[in-house]
Amino acid sequence: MSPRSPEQFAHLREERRQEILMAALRLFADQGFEATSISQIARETGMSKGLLYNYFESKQQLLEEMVNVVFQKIGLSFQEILTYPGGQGFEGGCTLLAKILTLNCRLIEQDTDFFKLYARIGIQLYEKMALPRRLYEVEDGWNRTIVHMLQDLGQAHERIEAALFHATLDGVNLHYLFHFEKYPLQEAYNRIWHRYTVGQKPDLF
Amino acid sequence: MSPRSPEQFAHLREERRQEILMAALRLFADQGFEATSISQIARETGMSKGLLYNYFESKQQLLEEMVNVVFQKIGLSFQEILTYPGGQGFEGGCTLLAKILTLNCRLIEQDTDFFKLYARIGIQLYEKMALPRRLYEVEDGWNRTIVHMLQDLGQAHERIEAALFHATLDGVNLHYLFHFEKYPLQEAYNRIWHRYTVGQKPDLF
Amino acid sequence: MSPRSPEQFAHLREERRQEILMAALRLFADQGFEATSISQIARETGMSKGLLYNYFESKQQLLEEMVNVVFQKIGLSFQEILTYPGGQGFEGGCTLLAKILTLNCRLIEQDTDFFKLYARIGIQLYEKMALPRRLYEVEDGWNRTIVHMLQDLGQAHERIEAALFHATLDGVNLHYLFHFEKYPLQEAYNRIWHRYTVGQKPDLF
Amino acid sequence: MSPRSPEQFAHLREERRQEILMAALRLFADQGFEATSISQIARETGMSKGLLYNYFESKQQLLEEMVNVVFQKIGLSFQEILTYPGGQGFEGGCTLLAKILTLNCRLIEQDTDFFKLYARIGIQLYEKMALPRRLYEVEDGWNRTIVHMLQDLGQAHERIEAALFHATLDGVNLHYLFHFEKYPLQEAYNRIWHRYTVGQKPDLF
DNA sequence: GATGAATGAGGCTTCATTCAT
DNA sequence: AATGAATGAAGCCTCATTCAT
Repeated sequence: MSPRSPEQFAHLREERRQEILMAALRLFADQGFEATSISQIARETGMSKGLLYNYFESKQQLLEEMVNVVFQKIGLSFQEILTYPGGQGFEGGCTLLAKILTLNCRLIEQDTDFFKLYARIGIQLYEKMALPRRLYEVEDGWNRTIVHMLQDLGQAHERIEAALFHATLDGVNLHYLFHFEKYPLQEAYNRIWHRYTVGQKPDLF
Repeated sequence: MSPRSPEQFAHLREERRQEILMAALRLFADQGFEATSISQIARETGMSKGLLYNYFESKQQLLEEMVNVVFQKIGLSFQEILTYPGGQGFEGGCTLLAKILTLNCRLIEQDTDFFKLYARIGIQLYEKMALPRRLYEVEDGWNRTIVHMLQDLGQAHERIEAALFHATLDGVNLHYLFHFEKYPLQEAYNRIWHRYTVGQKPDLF
Repeated sequence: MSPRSPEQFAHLREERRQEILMAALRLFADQGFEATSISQIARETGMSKGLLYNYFESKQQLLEEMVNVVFQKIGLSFQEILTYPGGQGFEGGCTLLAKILTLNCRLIEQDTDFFKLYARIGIQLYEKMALPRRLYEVEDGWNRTIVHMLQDLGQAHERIEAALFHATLDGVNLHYLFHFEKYPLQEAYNRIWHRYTVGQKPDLF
Repeated sequence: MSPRSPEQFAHLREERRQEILMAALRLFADQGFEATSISQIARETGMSKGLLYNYFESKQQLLEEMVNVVFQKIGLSFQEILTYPGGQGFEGGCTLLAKILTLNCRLIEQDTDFFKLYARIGIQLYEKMALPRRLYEVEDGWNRTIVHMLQDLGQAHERIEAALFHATLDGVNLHYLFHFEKYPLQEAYNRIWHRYTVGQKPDLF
């Protein structure tokens, strides 16, 4: 009887938004943006099609907000890593490497959909969005960090080795996304760990 | 005016099919399957929409045949590699590794579109098609081959190292597709080469 | 806190209705009925969409009531004019003519939106409503009055001249709505005034 | 069996376009742009909705092309009138006046829908289109021409009288569009004719 | 074989209206 | 009384596919 308070409305709104975002994320990650219809998202969330437009201006906008979330989530998670200053010696390099591997492992196992979407974006999908730039920035951040890390770990040819390290990481992630439980994700990460710590450290997992 | 022989007709037909397939490949690779319209393909090939249906039953079928071509091309190119029997000693391993790297490099530079589409497929795009099985087979073939190669090269932990090698290869390819001319593809391959030949061999490129 | 009396409530209600009507009038006049959304009206009035339906059954009904208001306003304003009995001699004709021109001028300058909507209705817009009849009645009233006036002013061919006078009036109004401040409205009215008073009277404006 | 020649196709296309334009003109003129749906136009022409988009890019575009046609048609018809140089003496003025009235009469009787749409445009509808400018130009042309004509006819106050003349013309047209067969269009034009020729000429109609 | 007009299903989006609170 | 979330019909538009020629 008494109308809802603005706070209640805001709360409801935010919940709904998340609900939609999560459903859309799952669908976009699995089928891709163009292959996912608004009807499908509506069905998935149990809402009417029209209601979606109460929360997002358009399908495109929904994608962009979702990508924002993806980038923010990934950016936040890796912030410490992406701002690694370098010059921390072998131990510092090891610490960073451990962080990279464990975090990566945890995130990709927990937020598989996020990574699937991230991978799709990386494969040049959705160029229309102003995204690739941000993607480039993130990728640059990774490169810088990895170069510093490899220097600290005493690796030679650190620029090209960084490219390989980065490629290996992405490749492992991609294969995991593809093979899923059958993929020896942790073993792979352990192997990388051993490779760069020259076997001086115990397993990570 | 001069009536064409049945062979000439068949030949013309086959040429047209290839033309269509190549145009579709380029478009699918760049924009994806759903974002590419039949009209676009028709425009690209200079034919009418109707004529396309003279060569392919449907858009879906066109995709499937194209994927067939992609797999066949990749299968043919890598046939020798994918049937590597193992047991060829260090020199044999080196030879195989060199083949893998040079072939990969040549193909991805020449047939970028093939690889783009392959990558899209790999990211679980078109699951509706009965493809993933063949993809799995190819991937399995790679794994077997790489395991053998690493054994011949005297590497320990060959199973998991094979996964890493494979991931690195795919990761490098992916990054190349993303960064293109700015990516130090040959340097990366050379580095891999050195890593496994323990520096006993000259550069590949 | 102090409970409002029923009269106060009724008063408030009526005020709200007017507020809505005025907002809708402005929007309908500027954009037309179909191009104006309920949401826009709600936004304009600062109320919620739901509340509008507390005051008007439907968008269509809102339009109809508004048209009623327009007709009522115009009817009231021109009542004296539209009931001119005729037979008042030259001076009576002049008095009426002066009234017509000054009133018209004042109204169109003050209530531009009313006239815009009136013009839209005149152009056969909203035929679905049972309006045109009333429009016809008003127009007939004008014709009768003008015929009487022209007779009193000593004009021959008063029937067809009435049509021309009426047309000129509407044409001037229309052009004013189109050109706005750039239109010499008062000059035009003065000219008409001179035309029918044979220059025996001073300017109106 | 033998495919249609490009000329046949072009011919068919042009016919269809005209068919659509005419149907849309009728509907837009009667109901307005926003109140007319693509479905209605399709029904009216007996085509499928989709086919309309083979001929016009969008509903908006259809309107614009139609308005182009309207302007071109009206522009062509009145070209001689709108370029009247002035300085032709009383007889020249009379000739022009006769042309204006007879042409106007013929066009509005034959192409009522054109004029209805023109009227709607004049009432500030469709401001989104880049049209109003062209409308202004046409209106300016009229004003110049009428001023010249009134000078040649020996009228004083030609600037403001031109405004009145123009208003009368538009007003008469509007009333005709509204009352149709019941409106004494030719009588009205005759009256105007007499007014400016000081009764020295016989009736026009 | 070849063309492009034609169809119709389905996609995205808007909006008048209803409803739970 | 008041809010704005929710619905569903309808509007615009696209596109794979068919068809007459």
